Amino acid sequence: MKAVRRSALARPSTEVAPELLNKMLVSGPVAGRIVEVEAYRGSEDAASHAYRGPTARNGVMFGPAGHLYVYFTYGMHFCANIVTMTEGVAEAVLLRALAPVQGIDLMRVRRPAAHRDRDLCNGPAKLCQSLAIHRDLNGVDLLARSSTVRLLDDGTDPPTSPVASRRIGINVATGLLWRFSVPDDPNVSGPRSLLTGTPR
DNA sequence: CTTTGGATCGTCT
DNA sequence: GACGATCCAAAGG
Repeated sequence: MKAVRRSALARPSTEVAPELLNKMLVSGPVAGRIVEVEAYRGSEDAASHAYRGPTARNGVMFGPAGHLYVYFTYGMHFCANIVTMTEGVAEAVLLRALAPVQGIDLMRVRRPAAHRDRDLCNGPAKLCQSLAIHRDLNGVDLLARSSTVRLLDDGTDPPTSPVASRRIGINVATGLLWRFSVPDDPNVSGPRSLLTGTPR
């Protein structure tokens, strides 16, 4: 497993996002391969948490690349982002789905509602449950060897032609094709119909 | 397969 | 005081 260079992440999230596909996300004994992401940008993206400037919640997005931005939503769920760009510029890539690779038994214990393996990490809050990512991990450096959650490269290249589609779960700035996924991967979240074409 | 409504509370207006 | 970068079970095709 190679390390991911911070310089590779210190670029616009729309460029970094598709390159994160097929990278490994490791959390202690549990690991998965990234198969679906969404890019969010600060000032120019009305759907971004950072659109209206820094707050107590989104502070990590304004920090250096390679750190984990964890937020709490809907009164019960956590979602995780990888911060991109340089310090002071708030951009991030939301992790939407993983292919379970390691520690699947533990994932199943953490997510009793998952009936099939593909239900373990096929959503932003689901993967946080399976990997035990919660509030306390907000701000963790994914590139530090000492971190419990890490981003690694096992040598698998990103897909040559990633699927680009509309972002899910937002009510503004729809229409941008800033959701990227691995073609035909069964762990990608949401209905298949949202991947084909650009309906609405 | 798709659609619908309820759960539940931190965050920002 | 309103609303989520969501999930799940249930119900309908």
